[in-house]
Amino acid sequence: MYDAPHADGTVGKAMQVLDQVASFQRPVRFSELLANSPFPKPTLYRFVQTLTNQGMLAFDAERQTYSMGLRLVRLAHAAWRHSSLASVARPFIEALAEEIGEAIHLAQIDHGHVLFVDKYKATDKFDTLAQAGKIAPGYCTGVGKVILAFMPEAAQNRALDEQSFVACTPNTHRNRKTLAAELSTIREAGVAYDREEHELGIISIACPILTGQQQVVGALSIATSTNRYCIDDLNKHWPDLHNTANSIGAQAELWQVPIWG
Amino acid sequence: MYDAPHADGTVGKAMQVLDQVASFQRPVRFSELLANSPFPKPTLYRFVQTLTNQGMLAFDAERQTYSMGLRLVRLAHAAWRHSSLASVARPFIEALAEEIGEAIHLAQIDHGHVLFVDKYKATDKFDTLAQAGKIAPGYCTGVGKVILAFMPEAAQNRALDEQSFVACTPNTHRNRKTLAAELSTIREAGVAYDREEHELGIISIACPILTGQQQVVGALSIATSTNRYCIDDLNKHWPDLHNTANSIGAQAELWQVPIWG
DNA sequence: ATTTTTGTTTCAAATAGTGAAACTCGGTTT
DNA sequence: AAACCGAGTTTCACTATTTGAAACAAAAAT
Repeated sequence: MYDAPHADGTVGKAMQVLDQVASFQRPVRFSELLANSPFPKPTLYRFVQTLTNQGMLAFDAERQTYSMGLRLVRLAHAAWRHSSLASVARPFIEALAEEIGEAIHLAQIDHGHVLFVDKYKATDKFDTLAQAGKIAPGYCTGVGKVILAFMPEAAQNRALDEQSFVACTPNTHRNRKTLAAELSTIREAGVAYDREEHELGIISIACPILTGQQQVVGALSIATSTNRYCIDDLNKHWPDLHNTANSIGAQAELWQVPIWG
Repeated sequence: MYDAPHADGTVGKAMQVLDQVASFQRPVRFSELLANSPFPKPTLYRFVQTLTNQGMLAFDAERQTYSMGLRLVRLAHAAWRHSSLASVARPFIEALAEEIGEAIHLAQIDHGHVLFVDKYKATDKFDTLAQAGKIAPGYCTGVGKVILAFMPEAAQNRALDEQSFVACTPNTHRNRKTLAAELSTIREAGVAYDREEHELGIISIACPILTGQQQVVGALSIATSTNRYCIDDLNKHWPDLHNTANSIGAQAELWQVPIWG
């Protein structure tokens, strides 16, 4: 259920607990954690204590619940600035958004997860943080699909193996076969579309961000609502999107490239 | 230098290493870490390895440097949504910003650190994440001073003991005495001002966010540029700011209150 | 070619983590 | 009131993990 690669030591286990708390998406009681935990009661107990001491978790004494601690926000601030594409990509995205006037998403890969790292929304004034750090389902978003499509085959297979197909909308891929078929189309075309596969009324067009050696480091997409535009309209922006993605890729290469996170 | 409360076990030490890497504010070599580390070489080495495996750090093979890992962004996303004031405060801030048209900052306390958790900037469209998670100096920002002023005395003393006074501008407090004096004024008045103490040309007015039992959970400020306004102009917004802070405090109480981190 | 610096591995000793069981504390049932 | 229950916490002998001096390998500097 939770990432359990090949647990390295005590620290690895503690991080597993962090992930587990995060996965609840809400404050959670000790017993709830225990119920889905591979660890015996006292062990889990001590982890949770330690993590709380450390500010990685926060304990609400009133309700006896744990949630993610603010120390993570402090640490992530640095992460976001120094090891995400966001900082290099920002000026490019800004320019693109200015020209197009639609929401732009920037996503990146982290240990097989597709991660939103930035979002520029022309209308909304402070949506950014709400979205950054969010995990994008790989199989039903523009950025997710395009990243999967351009992954090295081995990694792609691993990612697909772990994928469970939840039908977000009637258009969502429901099994590996149809998804795999689309992925190879995407790889050839160099573009992915989200045709209301994640959320009804929302469509997007996505391009990979590639290094010189054609490694995917992330993806860029333009998203819009079906009320305003259709896929063909988005297609008109493809050249701009593609150029921006290329520029970001080139720039990323010059700087630092934590490629395979 | 780095938080070393009463190191709990291996996990505590690992977190200390994370902090250390974060403190560099840039990708850092192993040897640089070693130079300022309390740990012997092989120990530090294994921590760094483990953390990298876990995605808490990212290793750039090219340059042989470590930086913060993206897994932190993923985890912080949850932290931000579920245990920061930001989510409850957002609608209030939005309303306030709409009315005033200046930048609004929201800060919170985490283990003695003053932490920006949200920022609404009327002009800029996506500055948010760049700021969230940033540490605000306690002694030279509006939010920092007001939080310090309203802390329980013991905690305040502890915080002041650890404070080193770097002069950001000619107006910055340069020692504990003058700061302490201002803090008690602030406590009585219920407002703090930043008179270009952090950055020349930037002033702000800040209010504490209090629970029913008068515990500080955070602070709210309106910041502006001296080109546009002076302190007296900001003062006209005090009632609005104060009301908003109160509403947020009340709302926070109803929800969850991770008061003392 | 030699020295120095930086990064990695080894291995026995020491420490810290483990978990079955036992205990405490509210609240609920008999 | 006494017995029961479930969630949370502590104990303690057992064991697995961590530790760091020292040795080693690789890369950079001399």
